[in-house]
Amino acid sequence: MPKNNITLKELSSILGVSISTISKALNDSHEISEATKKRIKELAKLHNYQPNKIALGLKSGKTNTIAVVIPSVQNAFFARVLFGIEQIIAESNYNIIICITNESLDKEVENLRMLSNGVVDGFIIAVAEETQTSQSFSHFKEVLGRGKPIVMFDRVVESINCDKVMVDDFNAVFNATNHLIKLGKKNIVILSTINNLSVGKLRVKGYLAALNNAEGVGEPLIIEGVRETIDEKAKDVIQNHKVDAFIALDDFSSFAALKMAKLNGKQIPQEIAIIGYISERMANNVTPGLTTINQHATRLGKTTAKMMLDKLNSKSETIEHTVINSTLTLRATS
Amino acid sequence: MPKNNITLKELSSILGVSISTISKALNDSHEISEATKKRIKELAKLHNYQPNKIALGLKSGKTNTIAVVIPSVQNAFFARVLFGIEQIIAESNYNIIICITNESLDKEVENLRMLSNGVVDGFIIAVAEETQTSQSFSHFKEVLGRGKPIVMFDRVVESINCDKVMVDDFNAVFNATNHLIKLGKKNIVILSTINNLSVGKLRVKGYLAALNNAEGVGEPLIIEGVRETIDEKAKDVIQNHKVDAFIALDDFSSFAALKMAKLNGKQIPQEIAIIGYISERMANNVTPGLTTINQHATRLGKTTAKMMLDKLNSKSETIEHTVINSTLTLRATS
DNA sequence: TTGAAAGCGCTACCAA
DNA sequence: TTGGTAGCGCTTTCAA
Repeated sequence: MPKNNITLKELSSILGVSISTISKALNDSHEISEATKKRIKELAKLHNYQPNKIALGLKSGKTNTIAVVIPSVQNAFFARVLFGIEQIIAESNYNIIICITNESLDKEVENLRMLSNGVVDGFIIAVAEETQTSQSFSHFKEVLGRGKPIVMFDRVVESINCDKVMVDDFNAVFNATNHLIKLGKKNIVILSTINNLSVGKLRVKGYLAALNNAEGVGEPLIIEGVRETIDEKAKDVIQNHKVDAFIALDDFSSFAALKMAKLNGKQIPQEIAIIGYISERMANNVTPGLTTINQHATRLGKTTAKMMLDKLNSKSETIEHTVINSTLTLRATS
Repeated sequence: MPKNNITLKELSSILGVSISTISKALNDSHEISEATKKRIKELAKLHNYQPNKIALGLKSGKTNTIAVVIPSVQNAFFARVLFGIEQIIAESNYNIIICITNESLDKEVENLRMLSNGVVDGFIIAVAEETQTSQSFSHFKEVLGRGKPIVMFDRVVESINCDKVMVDDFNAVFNATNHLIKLGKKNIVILSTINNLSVGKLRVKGYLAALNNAEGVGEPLIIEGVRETIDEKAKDVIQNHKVDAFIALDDFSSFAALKMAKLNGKQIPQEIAIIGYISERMANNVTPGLTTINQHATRLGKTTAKMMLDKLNSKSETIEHTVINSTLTLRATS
């Protein structure tokens, strides 16, 4: 096993032929005789030759690598989107680099800067929370200015002119709310730790619209919290307010609603119904099984990845926007 | 906003100075006068100059990028290890590329081949299930042969001579089993979907050793299944065997044990105690709270990343092996 | 059928 | 203080 990467140059000096001959032979050029090709390929194989990707990248100006920039990978939603992206990209001749921003604007900016100059051919992005709250978007424009395509998914920025794959957050919660109203629920409470995010705001709008359309239901009530406080807030609302249903907008809230309803001895769904946002797998593993709004994360990932590949291959200048419809999966809590 | 990446060459032609002057000025060389530096830096900033990483990589032979190759990101354990790795690497001047093998040997081989020639400086790896079952390890040797360091974590290959960060799987389950025995449990059953993996086998060994040392306990019973069947198998063992405790070796098994014990009306932990492997967060969100074997995934990730940085910086030839001790976190199920 | 040379963007050595 | 040039590993004309 040779210690270091062998290069065309070294191969050429071993065989006493020129570098270009080696290169052509390994690329199966018709210019080279079969005999020479054979000799060269055998030697290359013997020395375990692998072309240097970096040199290829420099030469061609493209690296066949796509960056996937996501806020977190501990979040099951993003993990599943990633799974979908990965499946599509794996079938192509592209690779992916995954960057985790941990919801930090600085890290997002740094990652884009780091990768936009030569390292990747395009970006798939779900923007960080801090980016959305601070409304700081110039790094996206810069990347676009460098000629690198961006496809945003889920957490998108309206003012940036790029391909987008979105979730129909408004409709999803609008429908979920109506579902609860049809079940006779009057006091439906929203539980959320994602009110900073555009998707969180859209979901709340869907809820408000549904209540607005309905007759004889109680006032809207929106409980916001953070990961650490949402359990306590859920408990508080159960104990001190009239509530006969929860719509939980994220997984922390979903667990909080379920846990606190149980701990406070409420019959689910008779006394309190719950609809939440957690993965299908988790929904099946909690008791009682949780009715969920299914975002079809894997499909979303696949769609996003395909859009990126189309962009990269065709260089089409048209901007596409796609919406993936969420669906309600009924289980024991509603 | 310039459409394309501006290069030193273009900068130099705009300013009418040589490329080397530009390069030196931007790198703050003392050879260049302050005045020229200022002019050059201003122009660079105006044009949003970013050095081309690929060219730098070609030149220097290193890319300041580390590949993290893991079987899955839907698995909470790996997601949390990744989180730890990411935290350490983010503080360094390195970047990470994350590759997901989906437990496939082919993808693992392909990823290493893809990246080992010029793209990354080193590899952090948890080997795929298929790699362990097929005992096919030549791709690791090849990478090592190319002079790229490897740090393996959790899923390690004994015969490969590289840095390793391991979990004390044997002791963890040995201790968990003893804990149950002390509680008076006699018929402790193992539930596992990871019997193919080295870590799964080690855990079983720990269980067997503990039972061997104990007096007056029942015969060992090891129930193996896959994700789809483990619920059914758990149910079966509860209904048809004497069992007063489960040790579940993975998260699917943990959920199965908990769910089936509840569905079959068993008092937890009086009739059936359960110790499982799921994330601390999940353990707190299921009811009753699940006693877990905590692998300290984030710490494990940090340790692994530090080891890699040490390797990369010092080029020390010594091989290090570290073990991260698992601990039992007692909750309501034991 | 083979080889020499230029060039991708950058740094570093050596001259001027 | 500046500039010319070689070279990282590769592909691709253009000559031989």
